[in-house]
Order: sequence, then C-alpha cells, then structure tokens
Amino acid sequence: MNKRQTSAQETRRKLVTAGLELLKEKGFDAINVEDITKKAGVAKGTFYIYFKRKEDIVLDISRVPFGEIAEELQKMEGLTITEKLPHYFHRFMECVESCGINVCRQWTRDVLDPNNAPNTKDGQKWKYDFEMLKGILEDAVSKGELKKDTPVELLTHIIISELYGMMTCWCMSDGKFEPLDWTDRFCNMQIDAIFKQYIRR
Amino acid sequence: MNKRQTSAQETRRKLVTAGLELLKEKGFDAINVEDITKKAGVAKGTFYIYFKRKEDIVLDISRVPFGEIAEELQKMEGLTITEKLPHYFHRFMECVESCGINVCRQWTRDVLDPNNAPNTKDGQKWKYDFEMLKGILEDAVSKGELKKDTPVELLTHIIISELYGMMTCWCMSDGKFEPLDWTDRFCNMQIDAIFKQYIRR
DNA sequence: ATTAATTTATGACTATAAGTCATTGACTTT
DNA sequence: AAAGTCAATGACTTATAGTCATAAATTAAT
Repeated sequence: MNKRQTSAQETRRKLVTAGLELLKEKGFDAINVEDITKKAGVAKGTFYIYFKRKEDIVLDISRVPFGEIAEELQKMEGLTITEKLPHYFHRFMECVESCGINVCRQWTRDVLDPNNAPNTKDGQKWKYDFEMLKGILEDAVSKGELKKDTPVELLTHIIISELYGMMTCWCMSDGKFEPLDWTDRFCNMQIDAIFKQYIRR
Repeated sequence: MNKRQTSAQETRRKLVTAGLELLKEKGFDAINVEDITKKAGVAKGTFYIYFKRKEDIVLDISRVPFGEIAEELQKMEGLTITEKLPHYFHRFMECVESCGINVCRQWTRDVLDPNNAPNTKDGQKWKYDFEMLKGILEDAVSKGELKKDTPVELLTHIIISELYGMMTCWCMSDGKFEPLDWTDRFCNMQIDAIFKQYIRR
C-alpha cells in the first residue's frame, strides 16, 4: 500500500466533504464514523487523528457557510448597527436554508451538548457567534449610535436567541415556511422594538 | 424475592423521580440507564418496559412542570390574547429556571432529535406546545381580537421560537442572567411589536 | 548514501452502554 | 388448583465510539 500520498490538510478536507454529504442526506445519528471514513476513502482510525470525537466534525462542516458571514461582517466597517443586523440575520438564515435541516439540527444539538460547553476548547461555536455580535454592539455604543447604558450582554443574548430559536423552529416545522420571509417580515421588527429605546437620535 | 409488590404506575413514578434527580445533577450524557434503575431500585430491563429508549424518559421528566402551564392556559378562558401570552411566557421561563440547565438542555436537544420528529409518536413535545399555542391564536381570531388575515401558523412559530431561543440562550450563558427579567423586559415587547399589526382595535 | 526523525495512515482491538428476551415469581381469574 | 396475566429480572447480544501498536512514506541530518 502507498501511504502518505496526500497531505494532512487534504485528508481533513476529504473527511469534511464526505461528512457534509452524509450528514445532509441521512442525519447525524444515522451515520457512523466508519461511514464517513469509507466515503472519504480512509481508515477509521484516521478520523480520530483529525477529530477528537464524532461530533467534532460538525463544527468543521458548518464552519464553511457560517464562517463566511463573520468575514462579511468584518468588512462592513462603515455601516451603522441598524444596517448591520438585518444583513446578519438575512445571511444567517440563508446559510440555514442552504445547509438543510439535518445539518442545522445537529449544529444546534451540538451547541447544547454539555461536552461542548462554551468555555471548552471545542465549544467555540457559540462563543464565536456571541463575541462577534457583542463586538458589533460595543462598537455601536462607542460610536454613540447606542446609549451608554445599553445592556450589551443581554441584547447580544437576545439577538442570538432570535437566530437559534428561528433555526430550531424551522427544523421542527420540516422547512414548511420560508426562513427568509420570516427574517425580513418579523425579525427586523422585533430587533427594532428592542433597540428603539437604546438608539440615540 | 417478592415481586409485583408495586403497581406498574408506581414503578414508572420511581423511575421518573430517580431520572429527574440524576438528570438535574449530572446531565443526560453523564448518566446511563443502569444509574437510573439502580437509584429507582429496579433492574435494568424494567426501564425498557416503560420507555422505548433512554431519551424517552426526559419527556416524562419535563412533563411534570411544563404540563402544568398548559393546564393553566386552559383555565384562562376569559382573558384576552394580550393577557394570555405574557402569562405563558412568564410561566414557561419559571419552569425553565426551576428545571435547571441540565434538564432544559436535554429537553431542547430531544426536540431536535430526528428520531423524535414531531410527527412520530414520541415527538409530541413540540407538537403539543405548538397546537396549544395555535389554538389560542385561532381563538383570538375567531373572537375578533385578531384580524382575519393573521398568519396564525407563522405567528405560532415565532412565539415558540422566542421561547426555545431564550431557553437555549439561557443554558448557554450558564444561567448568568435572570430569564424572568428577560421575559418581562423584552419578550413582551417583541411580541407586542409583531402583534400590533394584527390586533383589531 | 545511509541513518534518524517526523508525519500520516492503518485496522484489529477494547470498552462501554444501549437495548433484547427467555424465564420466573406473584397475583388474579375461572 | 389450574390456567392466565402482570410485572420484574439480569444475563446476553449488538453496535459503535474511540484506542493504540505498528508501519509506510517522507524529510532532515550526518
């Protein structure tokens, strides 16, 4: 046999690609590690070189679409908070839609996995979203867009809860309704209602 | 040994009680079926007489506190929708708080478990909440409190997403903030913002 | 060019816990 | 008192997550 033909990064990519396809199609519980490695064309043990637990691959799988949102937000320096948030919501729900129910389901379940608590090395999903959004709010406070007494932590939680709730709900309704319709019609309205009292005019 | 001392119902109750205590204390992943049966003083196989899967006991465990809310709502016939909803939110978050993080975590994870899809026999959690809330909204429409063109399904989804999002968020923040504070300060405001356009005056 | 060190891959193996089922004892009915 | 039912048991099967000693391929050092 010829071993070490491919670089480590390439193998990891193969695993993530295979994992994404299987997860989308069958859901997390219905596939096992061997299914993933077989599809990726490697041995079972190889999986555990790249991921500590079966669950850990989901983070990588979802990092592709959701990671892009974060990058986009970094580039929106010039915009105000009232422009940034609707964009963020819209993009988030676009990702939810394109990832599909199985991926989103497992993504949210992983967030709630106690072994993935936000303070552990592997529980960065939640913390990442949280810190990024918090940063945006803090930025708005320091720029004077929001009042100084804005409860930034709590508002960040509220915004995220909005996203997670929406995603959960969409998964449970088996994709019956349009997530983007929801965001555009209601989320912005809700966010408006909350922010109104903290916006300086 | 003397078997059949206790009725089936009594054994089930013992399992649920033991399960609740262990779940609260250690979390779902950290306990196994034998832990539960040992604490309940029965054999492992007995568990599977009452529950098809390990996960199924969580539904029973949470039915105790959350079930009461539904009963309360039934009794509030006289109230308007704008009185019912804040009450529901408040009570829901009271339950969340009293159940604790571990129970709520697993509860939400179970809701997202594909084996517990809303249309399966065991996936009634979600459907139950959903139908009850929907009923309240439909009631409000038929009474003329809400306009005839109110998108009842979508609004029901939004309300539930609010609750689930809040609960998820609270679990993730390790109980740092007061869920009741959140509900009273923000949720009602959000719901108001959405309902405003559908309320007939 | 040869040896040593490092990286990556392997798959048989172990460990754990979920879930099954044939058996049995206690109680009930006829 | 025999037949039937209910509830409980725990040894057993099964499934799969995760480990690890071994080895091949590659790179670096002498």
